[in-house]
Amino acid sequence: MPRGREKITPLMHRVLQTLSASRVHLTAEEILECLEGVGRATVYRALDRLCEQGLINRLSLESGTSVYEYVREPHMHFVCRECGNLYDIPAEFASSLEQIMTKCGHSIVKTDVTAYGVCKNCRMAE
Amino acid sequence: MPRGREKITPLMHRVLQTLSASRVHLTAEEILECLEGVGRATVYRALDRLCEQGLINRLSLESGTSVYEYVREPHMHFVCRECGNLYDIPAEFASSLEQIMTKCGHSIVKTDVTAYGVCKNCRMAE
DNA sequence: TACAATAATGATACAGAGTCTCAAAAACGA
DNA sequence: TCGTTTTTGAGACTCTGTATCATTATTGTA
Repeated sequence: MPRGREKITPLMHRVLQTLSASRVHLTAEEILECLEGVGRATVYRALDRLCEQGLINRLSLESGTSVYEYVREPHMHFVCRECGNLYDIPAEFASSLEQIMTKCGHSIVKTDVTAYGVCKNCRMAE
Repeated sequence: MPRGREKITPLMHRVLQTLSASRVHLTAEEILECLEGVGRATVYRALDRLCEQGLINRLSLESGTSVYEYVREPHMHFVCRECGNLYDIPAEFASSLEQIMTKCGHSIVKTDVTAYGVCKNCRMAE
């Protein structure tokens, strides 16, 4: 379990801070904007390494872009197709999911549960 | 529920056939290759419309690319980070997932459960 | 401290996936 | 049949993300 032992460079630290301070999920470009004067490649590198180390999560959305989040408790995601908002939903069965996959013989590193639809607010507004 | 009522153009039909005939998940570019002489934009358009109509599924992977599959029974996915293979895993709790999301007030159109790790074959091979 | 080796960074060119535009072709309807 | 609408294909374009490489910072060691 390679987790948290690896080195964290100054820039990785800044990225981590940006993400942990943000209440929302950020794209790589948004993080790039937050960190003025920092090279694009450097940000992408930092994001990759932080993902590897399990400190942040990359979420690949339907839209084709990825968003990043600071890792807190395990949870699921809901993406509203109307307003584009991304909601965190408390995880209730992360463990049973893992059991099922393990039963199939695979060993899981990460699970990603995302639902798409119309959120409460958008339904109200219609 | 806008499902299956909409028109299917000749090209959408060919894309649908390609996908239903394939045992594996195909990228847009792979489908493009299967259908020689067909324009790139046309294939992407057909894939979008088939997704909207719920006849096929788009899966947005960690790698940044999307793959498409013909819609059969609900199931989950497992992606091996070693060999890149994508496995279908029988769904066991699609309904309870939907219940949880609904409890949050959102209405779900599609759910996407994908796990990443190392598959059985790759673990054996090590 | 000084010096060499290693790692991190930034600029920029590049690649791949997907989108946009628009004119030509096909299908449709009266 | 003739005009309208839809579908299609070509190609330019955009947007994310990657690769390269020279510069700068960090680290270890004598």
